[in-house]
Amino acid sequence: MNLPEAKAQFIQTWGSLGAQWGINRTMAQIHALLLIMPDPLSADDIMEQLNISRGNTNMNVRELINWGLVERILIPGERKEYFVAEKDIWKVATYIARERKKRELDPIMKVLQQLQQAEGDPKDKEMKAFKDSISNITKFAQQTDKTISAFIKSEESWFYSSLLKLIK
Amino acid sequence: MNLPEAKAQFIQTWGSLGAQWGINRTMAQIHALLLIMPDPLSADDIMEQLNISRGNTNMNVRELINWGLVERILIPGERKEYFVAEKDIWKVATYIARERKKRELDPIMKVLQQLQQAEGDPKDKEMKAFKDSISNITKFAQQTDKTISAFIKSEESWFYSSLLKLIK
DNA sequence: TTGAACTTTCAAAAGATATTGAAACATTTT
DNA sequence: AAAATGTTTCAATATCTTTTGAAAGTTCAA
Repeated sequence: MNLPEAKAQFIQTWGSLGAQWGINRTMAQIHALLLIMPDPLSADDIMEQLNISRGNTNMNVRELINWGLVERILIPGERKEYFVAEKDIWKVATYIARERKKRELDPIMKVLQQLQQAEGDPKDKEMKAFKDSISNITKFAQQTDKTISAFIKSEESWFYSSLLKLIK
Repeated sequence: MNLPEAKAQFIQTWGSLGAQWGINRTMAQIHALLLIMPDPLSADDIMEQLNISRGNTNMNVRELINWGLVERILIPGERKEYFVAEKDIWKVATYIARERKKRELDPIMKVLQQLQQAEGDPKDKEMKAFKDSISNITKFAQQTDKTISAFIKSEESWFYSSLLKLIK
């Protein structure tokens, strides 16, 4: 396998991985491309390499910037904007964790708080089962929240050893 | 909020959470419904409670069974099949982790192995950057793989581990 | 073996999501 | 201030995913 083939395969693999995670395929592909390129790319470079439209490129690059995964770079003497990706994969993982926690875990925890207030006959079997489920899920969510928060704050890879300890 | 309202909201929240994770909304909703119901439900019960078609119900219940999250129950003297969900949320999490690892992490690790073999001029800047990226991502993936494997193998209920922390 | 009860399949339809590309907008150079 | 260069927006379009429901398949009691 030569470099262009390998690049193409990496981009497409990263893309379908993203898709399975509710991240738009193109966004993941642009990220993959920027991850493996040593120098900043312009919007035109990205369009050309991935065969996608200008609008699509613009939209997804902006989203990558929102996530903190990509940075806008201005090269002195050039009109164009260039883009680079954060290359430290550890940081990449913490940024993604931060965004997903914000978008997913935090809202679900809010809902769980509300659901615990549900009123009804405490002798009712369904009611008991419901309260029980919600309370168990809430406890699990809180623990997950703590673990992810620790991960997000972590600057080093001590995380793995401490997570292993938590589980064991 | 009364019980039916709370149930409905839990089901819809769990459903959109699933959707964000590449799990079909209906599959997640059926799972939510079975999670909070103390007794087994039949396909007709599920159809009625979620207002979905028979085909949809069948397809997604089958998938939940594949994931190990739901079990088929036969009640003596009844022709119908009934379904129950695994209620221990820790087990649920490990089952989901197992499936996702199998479907996502394992394949990406295979690809990464291949990409490390990519041939090209080792003096080429792009080549160097590519090899570097792939090698970093591979290391990260291997660490993640170990962590998830430990999690999957852990039989311990979260309840005890959080209890331990309270005591310490 | 038949028919009733139940389950599964799958092609068509609906629904959700992503992409394009041309027009509007913004900025810099001449 | 006009032209050139570059960026953003968004309605229309294309694509991908899910759902439906009727028909086919299966199982089992009589």
